[in-house]
Amino acid sequence: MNMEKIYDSKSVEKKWSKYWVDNKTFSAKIDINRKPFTIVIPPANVTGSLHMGHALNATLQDIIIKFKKLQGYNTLWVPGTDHGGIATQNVVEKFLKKEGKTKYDLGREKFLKKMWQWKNKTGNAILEQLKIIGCSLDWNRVAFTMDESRSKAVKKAFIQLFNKGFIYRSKRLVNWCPRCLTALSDIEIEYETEKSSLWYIKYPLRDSKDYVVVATTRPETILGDTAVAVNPDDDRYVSLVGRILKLPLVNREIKIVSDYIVDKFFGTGAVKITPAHDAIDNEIAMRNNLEIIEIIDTNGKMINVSAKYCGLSVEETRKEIVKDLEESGFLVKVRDYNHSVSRCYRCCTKIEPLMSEQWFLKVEEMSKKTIDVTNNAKTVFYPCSWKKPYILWLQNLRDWCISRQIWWGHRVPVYYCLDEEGNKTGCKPIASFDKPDECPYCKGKNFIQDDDVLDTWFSSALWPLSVFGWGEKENNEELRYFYPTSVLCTGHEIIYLWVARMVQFGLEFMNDIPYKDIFIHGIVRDKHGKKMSKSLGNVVNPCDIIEKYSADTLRFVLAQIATPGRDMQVSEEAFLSARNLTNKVWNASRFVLMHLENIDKIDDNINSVDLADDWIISEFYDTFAKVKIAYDSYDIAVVTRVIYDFFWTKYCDWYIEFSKIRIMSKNMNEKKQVLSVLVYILKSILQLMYPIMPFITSEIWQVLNKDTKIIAESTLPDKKELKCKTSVEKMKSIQDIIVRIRTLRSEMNIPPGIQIGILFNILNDDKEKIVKENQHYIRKLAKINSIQFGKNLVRPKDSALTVSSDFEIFLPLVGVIDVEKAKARLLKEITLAKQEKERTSLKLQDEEFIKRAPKIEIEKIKIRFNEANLKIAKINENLDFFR
RNA sequence: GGGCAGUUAGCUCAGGUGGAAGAGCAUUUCCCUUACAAGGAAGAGGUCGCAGGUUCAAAUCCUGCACUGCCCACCA
Repeated sequence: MNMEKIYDSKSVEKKWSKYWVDNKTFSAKIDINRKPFTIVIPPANVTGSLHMGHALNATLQDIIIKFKKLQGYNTLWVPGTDHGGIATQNVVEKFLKKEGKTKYDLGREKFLKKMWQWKNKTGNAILEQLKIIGCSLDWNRVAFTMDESRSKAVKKAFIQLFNKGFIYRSKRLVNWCPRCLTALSDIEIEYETEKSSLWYIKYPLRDSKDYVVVATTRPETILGDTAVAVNPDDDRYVSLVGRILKLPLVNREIKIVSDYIVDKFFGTGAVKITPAHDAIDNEIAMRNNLEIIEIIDTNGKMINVSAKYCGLSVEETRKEIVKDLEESGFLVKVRDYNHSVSRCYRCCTKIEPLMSEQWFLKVEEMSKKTIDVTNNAKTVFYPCSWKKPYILWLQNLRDWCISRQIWWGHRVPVYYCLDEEGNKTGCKPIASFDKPDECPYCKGKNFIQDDDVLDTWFSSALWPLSVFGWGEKENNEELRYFYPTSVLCTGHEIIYLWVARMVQFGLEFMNDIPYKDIFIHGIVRDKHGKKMSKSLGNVVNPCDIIEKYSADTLRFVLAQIATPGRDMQVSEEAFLSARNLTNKVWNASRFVLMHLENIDKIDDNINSVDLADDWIISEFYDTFAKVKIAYDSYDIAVVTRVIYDFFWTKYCDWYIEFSKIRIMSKNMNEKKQVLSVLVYILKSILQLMYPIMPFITSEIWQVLNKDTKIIAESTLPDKKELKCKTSVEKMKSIQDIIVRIRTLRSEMNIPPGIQIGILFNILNDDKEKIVKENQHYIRKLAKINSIQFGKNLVRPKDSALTVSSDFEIFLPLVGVIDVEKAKARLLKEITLAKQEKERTSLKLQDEEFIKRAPKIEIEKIKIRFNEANLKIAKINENLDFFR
């Protein structure tokens, strides 16, 4: 058999990732006899290359998919990428800038051509990287949010919503990025605390010498003020409501209005109202029928203001205004103030709220349905703590601004009828797949398409439908079979941007949820808990890890830390430890294979006759059960830990060691017997590990099963009926004895090379048989060359000893024994035993405890008390020898 | 302002339906024993953030508080 001494992850991983792709191992077809298990990948932006977040996200989905496949499901994991709207356009614009050009120099058509070139060149890098980490995606189904099929889905969805009246055009206050030159939705902005000032400004009354002082963080917007608002319950101002103010510097006459939204206790309790450039002011303006004056244009420059300020930037204007206010005596005071400013989530430029005509999507009805399916547990969050904020968000959701003033994206499929001079006729616009032939209203034949493109999240929201060809194929069997998908796996940063909207669209277009389970994982952080970012220089690149260690190592570490919903830290040490595991797996397998070499055939049907076999099989099924439960709640961290623990501490540290003894046996049946269990458990471990570490397990599996199926197409074992669970208890006794002797040897400084004899007093007759039957294990693992069993053996002179409630072991060491050491350890043991006796006897004297505690607990304490007592007596007896 | 997490060994984190504190890494001692020194054996190391409460019994449940992080908000 061909297992090199050192595992060569590089060549093995290369081989298998190619094999899976070439053989289409993970291609899925409709199979009505099998249950589907489907995941659609969160499509990565074409701008990106794989970072730790992607690696984690992909690894977790892959683990789930692979496990379900082993369980016999017809699994499908759909790959794909997202065109990434603004983010991607920004990247290409940056390249243009280096050439000294702007997109306007090229024009829309040429610019889009450039975008496509760029996408075609770099867009698939991330998919290739997913192949490297071993993802079992169906590569026949790679989808892109702007490919033909997905574009049809977007058009169909838009037209349907448009004709239903859910999509409408309106001029309102929107979040505007003056750098990207586009509107953004409410969740595409991020807040950042900024050190700024609060300016207190006098607004004089028109008809008296009095004035009102307002506090503001944006003095420059004074130019667009159309009112001052106060709280109707504010005694200071109640008499002023309705009075007229003269706006400083501008001299426009504005009213004092009242509105409950105004906080009496903030600033002066009077707030200046700039309806065109502030969301709250805009609301107040709506309620009070105020004039809206736009003073900032889409470039962030002043308009509709006096020549002095016209054309200045917002920052410049602020300086000028403050200076002018101060000079003319309107500025009362300035104080330092921290407040949060909104920034574009794509370029970090400060958002400028302004009035703009945009396309909006009504969300009320869809949100209501989405809340319902969440409350009815048709969709379930893992962890469930996301349910509450999710519902809260849906309840307060405002209509979604879906249009963007960029070029890269799905162009709004709305057409306007044109007259002969090329002007819009004013006929109702038409939503349509292609340019309409004829206007149904005026019979005109000239049309122009809307200039805007859709928010990139609009096409993302259709992803679970569009990947199956919704909108393209009629009578879609694939969609019927694979939809709804089984689970959505993503980070919490896009729950609102993406997850909620997919559910809304799924319910809208399919009348069914897109997935039942929503598995939210944490964010990968560095070892200090900081978010990874290029600017901090703390980015751990998954490709570097793969290069340095292996893909299996990377996967294992990510799996190990993936507690649902919690952020996690990665560090170099974690990779070392995972690398050690792969090494251990390799070597344990080599051990098994080595001994299989001269064996013609082993029985596939294991039948255990030995305690060690019973024990390891029992432990395996216990582990297997725990693994299945952990998968049910997507707790991959637990899955990983449980498997690791079983493999290392049970299989390697104990079972393989036990096996060695029987393998050495001359008896071929005995040899075959133990090998059959060794192989059976090893294969099962490989299967459990395969979803986490697919490469090394595939390689070993193939060596073990030359002529049979690859591990990816294997099936997990059914539960074996175990003879009894008592093997675990019995084994504990044997292990306890071995550990005790080892401890004694270690503390007495007896080198492992020296074989010793022991005297073994059995104190508990129930244990006699089991200990005697398994003494070969004790001999071998504790390096004992002779055991003398007895009931009342007397401790030989110069011997160390260890005592439990079941037995007493003497370790005679003539000439070698360090009497003081032996005595010291007895004193230590007796101290512990006395503490135990003290603790338990106090409990047993406690009347309330005896009265109220469950019987089983009282029994446990009694046993512990008796054991402690016995131990103390035995140690005392032996301590006498040292006196 | 509201909400949600977290606070356990030097570090990273498990555990937690209440009934004798766990792992990995680091550390100490011994061992290159024919799967593995990327290993094995044995040890040391914690009043489970603070203060109350419930209970026979609290790391675990409840209430406050502190600190850390995240999310949401109508922070003028």
